[in-house]
Amino acid sequence: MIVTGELVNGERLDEISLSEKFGCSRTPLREAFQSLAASGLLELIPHRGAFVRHPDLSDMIEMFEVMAELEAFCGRLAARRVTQQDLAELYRTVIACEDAVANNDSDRYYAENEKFHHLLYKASGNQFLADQAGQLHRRLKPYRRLQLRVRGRLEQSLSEHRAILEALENGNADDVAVALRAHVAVQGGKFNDLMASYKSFQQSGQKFGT
Amino acid sequence: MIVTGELVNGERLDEISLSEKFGCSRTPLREAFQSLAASGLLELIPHRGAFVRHPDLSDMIEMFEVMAELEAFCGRLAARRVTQQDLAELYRTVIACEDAVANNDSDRYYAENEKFHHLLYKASGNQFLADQAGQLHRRLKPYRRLQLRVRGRLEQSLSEHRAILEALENGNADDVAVALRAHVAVQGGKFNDLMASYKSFQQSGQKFGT
DNA sequence: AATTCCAATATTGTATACAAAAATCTTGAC
DNA sequence: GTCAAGATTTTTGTATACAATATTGGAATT
Repeated sequence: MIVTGELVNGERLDEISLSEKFGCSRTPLREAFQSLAASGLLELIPHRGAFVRHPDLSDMIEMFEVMAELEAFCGRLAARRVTQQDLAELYRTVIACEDAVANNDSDRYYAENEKFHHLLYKASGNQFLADQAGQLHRRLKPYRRLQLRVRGRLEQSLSEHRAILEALENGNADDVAVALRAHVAVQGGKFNDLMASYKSFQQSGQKFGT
Repeated sequence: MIVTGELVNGERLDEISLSEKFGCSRTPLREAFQSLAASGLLELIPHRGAFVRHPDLSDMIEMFEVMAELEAFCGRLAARRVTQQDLAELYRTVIACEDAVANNDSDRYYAENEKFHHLLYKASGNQFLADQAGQLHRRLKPYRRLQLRVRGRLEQSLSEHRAILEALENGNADDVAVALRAHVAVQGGKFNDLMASYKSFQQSGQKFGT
């Protein structure tokens, strides 16, 4: 089920008008609301309705803080548990990223970057952790997306991927964790990038998909 | 909304008989199913129904692995961000725990232990992290509960709390993290405790509350 | 006797109708 | 003119009826 729309923070979603818009009844809409509320995009207030809840800047910083730690932990576990096949697949995404950078194809880079991270989650050998990391990753998607548009970020990100992969191959858990934390964390100049992407996201219409 | 019942793994929940049991229609039941599925207690298969999904032993080990890391991270952040008031409240729970141990009151210990951990989550200064940690904590509740019944575990747990609090007071992030990881992680003898509590949980009827 | 196809049945998914709660508007008093 | 209380309207929450899909049982064929 998919909900698409231009939504501003705090807006109430009217069940009736939305059901007309989507050509369905209120029942499946309410189920979709619950699903979206569970992933934090909506807030359901009893007898009041469903309200759009954009994370504010401080929420986002908090989420990135946790994301960095989750990925670092994935990396630390993966350093011990990664298989040859995982390494090979990770290597392929790095190659593909190089290609994307060479062609300045940020969409393609984005897709391969996503693959890289999901492979890493899986390589942790902890399915629950991989699920949690994947969920949070998905939730931060729209913000990270815009960050990659920042000039020079593609190259930097790529070289960080290389470093992560190298540390993984060496089986050095601490190196992997440090590299991943730095790769994901919002710090230094990246804070301004995040803030810019946040504002741009706030202004523009946006799409939520489930 | 509350769901209580004796449920075995893999069982399909029949909407009609449950709606009769609770004296409501299928609509609110289905909403409850979604909520339970979101927190991982049920699995909803389209056109098939809602199935009880107990974590198996390996799921649980995975969850405890993540729990340990989340708490360690809470602790690391708290070492920097904890307030005097947080410290005072943490201290109070430790005193209360001492009292509970002295009276061999495992129920009371359990309650104060819970308070200790939630205070720690809050002390991280990261609300998102605190929520995530709290959710996972709640999900692991029934298993941890039985672990505390193991002879000598109360005293050990208490002394670990003391060490954690001391490291927090000293502001030593690494010490806090190490102590918490050890406190939460399933390792060594605790693995057997977990396995025993798991089996006992599997056998007995159990209650899920939301 | 086993297997496959089709029909019957049961169960989930959706629409609509009704009930309850909240929000709004009107009317009256100060 | 402003505020408050009550009535009206709007909107969420729930029940029920209907549609669509999956499962099960039986019959026919190989």
